[in-house]
Amino acid sequence: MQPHYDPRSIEQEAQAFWAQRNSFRSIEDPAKPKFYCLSMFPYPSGKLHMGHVRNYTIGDVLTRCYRMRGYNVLQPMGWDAFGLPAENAAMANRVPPAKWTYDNIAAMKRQLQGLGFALDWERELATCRPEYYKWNQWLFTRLFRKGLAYKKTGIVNWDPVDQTVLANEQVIDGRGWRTGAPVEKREIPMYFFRITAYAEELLAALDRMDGWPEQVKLMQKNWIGKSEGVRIGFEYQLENQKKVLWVFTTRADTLMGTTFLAVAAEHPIAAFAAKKNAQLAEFVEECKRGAVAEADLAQLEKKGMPTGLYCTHPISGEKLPVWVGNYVLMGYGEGAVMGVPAHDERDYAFALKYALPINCVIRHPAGDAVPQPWKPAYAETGRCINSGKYDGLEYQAAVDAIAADLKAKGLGDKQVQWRLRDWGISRQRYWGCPIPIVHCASCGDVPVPDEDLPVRLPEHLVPDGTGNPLAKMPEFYQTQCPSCGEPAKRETDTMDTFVDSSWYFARYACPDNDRAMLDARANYWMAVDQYIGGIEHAILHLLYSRFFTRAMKAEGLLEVEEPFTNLLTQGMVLAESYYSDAQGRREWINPAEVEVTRDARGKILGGRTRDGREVVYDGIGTMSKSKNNGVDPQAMIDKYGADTARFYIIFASPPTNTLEWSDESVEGSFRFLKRLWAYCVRFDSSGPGMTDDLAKATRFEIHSVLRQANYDLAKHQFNTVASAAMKILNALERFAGGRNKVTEEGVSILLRLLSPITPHVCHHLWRELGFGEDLLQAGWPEPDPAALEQEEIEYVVQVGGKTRGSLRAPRSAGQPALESLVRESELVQRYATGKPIRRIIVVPGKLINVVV
RNA sequence: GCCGGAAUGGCGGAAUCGGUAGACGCAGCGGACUCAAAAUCCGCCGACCGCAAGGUCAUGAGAGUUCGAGUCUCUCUUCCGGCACCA
Repeated sequence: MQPHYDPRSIEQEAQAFWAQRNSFRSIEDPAKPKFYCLSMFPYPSGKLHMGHVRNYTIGDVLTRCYRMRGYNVLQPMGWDAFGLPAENAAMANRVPPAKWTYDNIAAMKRQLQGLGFALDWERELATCRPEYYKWNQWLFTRLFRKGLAYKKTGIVNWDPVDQTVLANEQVIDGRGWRTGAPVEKREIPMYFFRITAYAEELLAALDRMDGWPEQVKLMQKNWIGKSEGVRIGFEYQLENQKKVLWVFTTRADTLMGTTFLAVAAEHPIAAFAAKKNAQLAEFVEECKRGAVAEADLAQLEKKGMPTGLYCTHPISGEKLPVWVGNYVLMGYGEGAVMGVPAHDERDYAFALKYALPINCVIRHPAGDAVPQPWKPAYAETGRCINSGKYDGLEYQAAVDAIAADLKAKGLGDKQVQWRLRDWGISRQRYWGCPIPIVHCASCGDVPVPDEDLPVRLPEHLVPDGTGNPLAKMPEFYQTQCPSCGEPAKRETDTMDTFVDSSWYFARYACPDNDRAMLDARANYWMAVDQYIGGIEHAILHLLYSRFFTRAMKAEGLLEVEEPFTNLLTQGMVLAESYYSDAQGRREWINPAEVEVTRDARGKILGGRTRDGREVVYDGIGTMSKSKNNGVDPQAMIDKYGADTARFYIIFASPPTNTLEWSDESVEGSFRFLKRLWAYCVRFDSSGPGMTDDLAKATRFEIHSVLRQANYDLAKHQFNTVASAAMKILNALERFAGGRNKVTEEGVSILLRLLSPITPHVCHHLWRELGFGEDLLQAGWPEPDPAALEQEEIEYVVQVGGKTRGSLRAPRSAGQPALESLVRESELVQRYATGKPIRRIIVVPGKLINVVV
């Protein structure tokens, strides 16, 4: 046996062993219980980042545990290969996105292989390959024919200089990232998936998904946002015609407190009123400038302008002014709201600003008038006041009565409203899956027939930032109508990359099938038993995948309707970021280049670069290209090996926590593996024998730690499993007695327990010490109940709730025996002198509290 | 702004059902080995008071429930994630 731990050689050797045996190839086998373990596939950016290493190590730990427990495990890998970064790289380097992407895939695949993950590479897929995206297109045409995919207009960010649509990410402080021009909103035709058709189902199923974190289910529930309320009509006259302005509210009980109405800038009433009012037209235009991201809109200063139109209150008949308000969203409800300033915070701020009346109609403890400033209590429900016939009614009774009266007048009824909007999938970009539609002057939008799929994306183009190159390429868009044969124009928009990632998990079951999207193998492997990925995907990706799985089930492609039985959301990997301020432009400096200065408490003040420039500390955050704070895991792997990298990342923090990168602690992980190696080197040489008592104590300690480790493993707290391995090694070293029955059992437990985390070194030592041919076949270690038996138990003794010491008692001692033991004990004599004992609380096996 | 989460020594974290706060590591300090350094090994390591025995305080802040609170309840602060065209 080599005297020193040399990760490079043993890792290569172990990987060659697994490759030669095809250890990780998965074959459908109905006789064995299956376990489909999936980590979110990476975007091929070129290099693995720390988040990837974390994600795939967590998945690999689970995969290897289940494999050793006898499950038929599938752990595949692929590439989420379409997307914006490839186009950005193309512009920067004048390389086609395809070439850049394929090169990146090759580089990252080598990195993944070097980490020794138990992956079935025969099932590898890439979403940019026609064999894959053909089925995106095929399913799209199916959904299109069913009406689950349809066309309508949508609002996008428009860069007026580059004449191009921008992603939200490309809008910085309301300006285009390349041109700096103020961004405008623009309405264009787009395709949508009717995810709202599944809103009720997607919501209801959450209650049955026990394997998902409550946190994620709650986020999805709020995102879907079912609210039950009332749709209310306010009549108005327009060019001598009677019209109705509809609003939706969940607080119909406050209807009598309505003092104004507000509509979104995109509302038809706003457009109509703006025609005769230049000032209003200017305001409506102002609202339409700027970016589309909801976070930006929500933080705008509340502004409004009257339209000059008045509506009639459906109950009181009062005239109410109609305003345009920039805080009203066209995309939710009716694009119009009733303004009840006394009981809604935003309406209140608006009314205060524009001196609109505030009428209090709900009794609340804070008083019946609404003074400044706003208090959250004003928005609470309560008994109606100042509301005529509704006075005295509680919330539900008031809503019921008002809804009934409105219904009788034809001016409203109860309604369910969803926050969830249909999923717009059109992207005016090149590097994505072409939408399989042909626009024909006489036949309209015609889906491409199956025999003409896939619509291939040309792979040689280089975008220049001024719109989609496909739209400038007649060879691509000139075609014939599949229906009438006349010349027609092919759609040049591509699909949102979320479409690609909404079904890839099922395709891993049958990536080689060129005749069908999915086959029977998908029903064997689906659903994914354990899905692992970043918490940042908690809503969009996971919700879209749930929708797609239902849509695929409806097509008869799958038997399951939920794709992921258990979900583990890993925390983000964070790092510090620093910038130097040069003429108002921030230059981001990689933390590896910064010497940090700290205050006396160790808090970071700032730092300087190696060449002496002052840098500003910008706090801690996700590793990102834009802040240049990514730490390359390859440096750690090259220096210490894959096992150290894997051990560090598991040991540093529990999977669901954020992980703050620190390269200092990597050294400690490496030291542990060296210590393990050194112990095994001297393991075979004989030492002094063990007494029975020592053997018993050693076994008790090792099996207790193992029991705890298995418990932690079940709740996916892997960092303490790594600690457990360290504790076992500490115990073995402390009781160093050479190779005997007890230490042999200890080492066998240690290597098996540790092997999912550091598979290479464990594989090597397992064979070297003669435990067997292949550790993967060894089976999972379970604690021996006999080793855990104890005759005496140590009780913690508290007096008046304060810990004062401990007391040994036989395991069999009951409450009365323990009480008399503790009364006589020296501890109680000392701490309870003179005070009468009122009560003695005994927690069996643990603690005795003497209440005085 | 809205939705979700987090906060424990100098640092990462542990504490299973409300029952010894700080397991296991990192950093630091002291020592052994060495001509020396690295590596390795041994010891110490929350704060304050005390020669010591020991005591008091302490889990972001403030209140509450309890024999007993890091854990439960309420209020607040700070940080992180998402907000529909980043993936």
